[in-house]
Amino acid sequence: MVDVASRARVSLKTVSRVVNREPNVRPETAERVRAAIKELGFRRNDGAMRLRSGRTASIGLIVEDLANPFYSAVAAACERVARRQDHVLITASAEGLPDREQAIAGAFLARRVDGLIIVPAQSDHKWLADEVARGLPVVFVDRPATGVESDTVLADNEGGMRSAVDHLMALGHERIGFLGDDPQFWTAQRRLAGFRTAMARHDRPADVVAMGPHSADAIRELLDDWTAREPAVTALITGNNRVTVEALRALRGQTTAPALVGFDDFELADMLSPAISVVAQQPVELGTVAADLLFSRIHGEHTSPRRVVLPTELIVRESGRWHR
Amino acid sequence: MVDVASRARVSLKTVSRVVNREPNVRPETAERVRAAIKELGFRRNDGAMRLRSGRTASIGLIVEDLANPFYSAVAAACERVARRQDHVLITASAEGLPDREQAIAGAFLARRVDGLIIVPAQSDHKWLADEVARGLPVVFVDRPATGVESDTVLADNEGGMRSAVDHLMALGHERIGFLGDDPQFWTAQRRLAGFRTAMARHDRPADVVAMGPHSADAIRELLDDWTAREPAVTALITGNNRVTVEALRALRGQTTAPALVGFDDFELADMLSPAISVVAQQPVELGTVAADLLFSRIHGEHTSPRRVVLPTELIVRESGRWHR
DNA sequence: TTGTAGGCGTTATCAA
DNA sequence: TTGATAACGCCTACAA
Repeated sequence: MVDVASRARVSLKTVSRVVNREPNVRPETAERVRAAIKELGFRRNDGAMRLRSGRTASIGLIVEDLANPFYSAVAAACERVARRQDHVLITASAEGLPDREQAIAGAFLARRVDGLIIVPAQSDHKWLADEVARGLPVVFVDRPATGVESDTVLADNEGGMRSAVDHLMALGHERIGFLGDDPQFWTAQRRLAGFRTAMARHDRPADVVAMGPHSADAIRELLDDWTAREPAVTALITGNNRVTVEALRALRGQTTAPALVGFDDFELADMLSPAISVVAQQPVELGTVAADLLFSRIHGEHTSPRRVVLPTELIVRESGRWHR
Repeated sequence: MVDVASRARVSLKTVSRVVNREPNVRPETAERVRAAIKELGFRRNDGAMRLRSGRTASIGLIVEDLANPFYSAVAAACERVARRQDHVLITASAEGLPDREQAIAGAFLARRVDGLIIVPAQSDHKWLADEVARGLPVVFVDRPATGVESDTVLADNEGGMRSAVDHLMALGHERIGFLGDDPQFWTAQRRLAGFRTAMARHDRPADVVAMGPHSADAIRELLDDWTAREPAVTALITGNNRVTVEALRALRGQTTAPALVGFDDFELADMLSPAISVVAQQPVELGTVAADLLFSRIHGEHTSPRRVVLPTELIVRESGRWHR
């Protein structure tokens, strides 16, 4: 900027005025400055500007894996909101490792991001408590964090499970098996709980349950067992995407197979035979709501921490009535 | 940092020394400083540090749509490399809009990112030429940009097409139709060219071609026509993911359907009936190579611009031999 | 309308 | 071993 100033034979401040479109600059002076800017290819250094103002116009997002469709939808939604707020989004994958998550958060905080959106790894987050107490806006997505109180945006896992169970019951399935993911995941726990509650509402025992991780082979064995029981399991609910796909692989080419409802929608679910009915989460809404919430905090709103639960949507395709 | 300094009763510089693990600090002094840091919850302001050093330890990535599995795989790969290089990744979706791409690039440059990875929208990129000439490291991915000379990482579209054609020919298909995407996309053009070349190598005319955008209905009509010709089209190559899925929808429930090879792999392609054979691109490699290239530039390597072409991989499943 | 001085939080330089 | 001072590039406050 000094270079521009000397080239245009004006002071630093005048250049600053022109760059920021401030009033009180004579047109011909402004023109001279603009010419100098162009000739020198000058571009204001946002970092320096922000050093003064204290705000960086950036927010950080930490997910498990950016390449996962669910998280990338969340990320894209966050970025969209950030862009509309003239902020920039910094992202990283923690890969489920608490240490890495903390390291990434540290790096983001050192850069003075204006806020953080986190899909928290399974672990205590008290290391964030100080920052939150000092006023750092943080929003947790998809699962809550322990050790800190802060805004949290979740999907309605219980409600989703209920819709799945209700759907299968309505189709006449009396005994439903639940294939959940590793209970170390908060969502896996909630969905299992949701399954149990929903079954209880139908006065049915939730006694056919297996929590992951699962391989296709293991699932096949399980299903052989479950479908041979008396009364037989005629329908299956899978606790997430990964499990659904594994189950699909297990079922492939089998002569007998239960009806199926999967938790979490996935691309081409409608193109499989049978088309898979699912409880759809809304990753875009999750990301959008989380980012909106974050920005409301960034803009100074400080009511007590909120917990937003977004509805899921049962998408009925064919696999609910499928049973051979 | 001043606060820490006064609390530890040392000078600013001494705190800086401790923070940066510089030598020549008496252990007990360092200890006092560390205590003060802890008590005050001090954390170095990277922005200020970077203002001095001039480098921001950040790179920018601009893709069409972060939520698209292909780009999110690229993004995740870039982030991984960036993290290993102690850099941070800033991302945004340009949504195919040249204006937006330019605006985003501008914002990133104002933040003084150390380099840029861009999936260029269809348009001239001469607006980047000055920055590149001034030494800004830029890598284009997936498609080249016109108007600037800079490193570019591409998939082998022609080679991929050839493998698809060869495969179908080997299975006895004599007449192959090509369903490409909108030729405004560079990749759509290259793949069409690849198709033509490959067909020519088999002394077959590449005379059954339709470029998109396509709806499922339109595809159905096309196929009715193509399969009714003499000799009939018995196999179909789709030019990308989107087209493949649209074609699949079009084919759904039809009594007659051609064999199919799709360009670009997609999740669950192996779970469809028939399992879809594809020419797989390698988004993770694309991202990794691009980021590696970028960092080699950031680290000062300046040979002339490189063009890296990554191989594709034909994944044979069932749909090549499928034909009814 | 234009310019000067001071400071944002850090590090480099050089002196003590 | 420690510290004072001047940058880095910008903006705010105030003065001319």
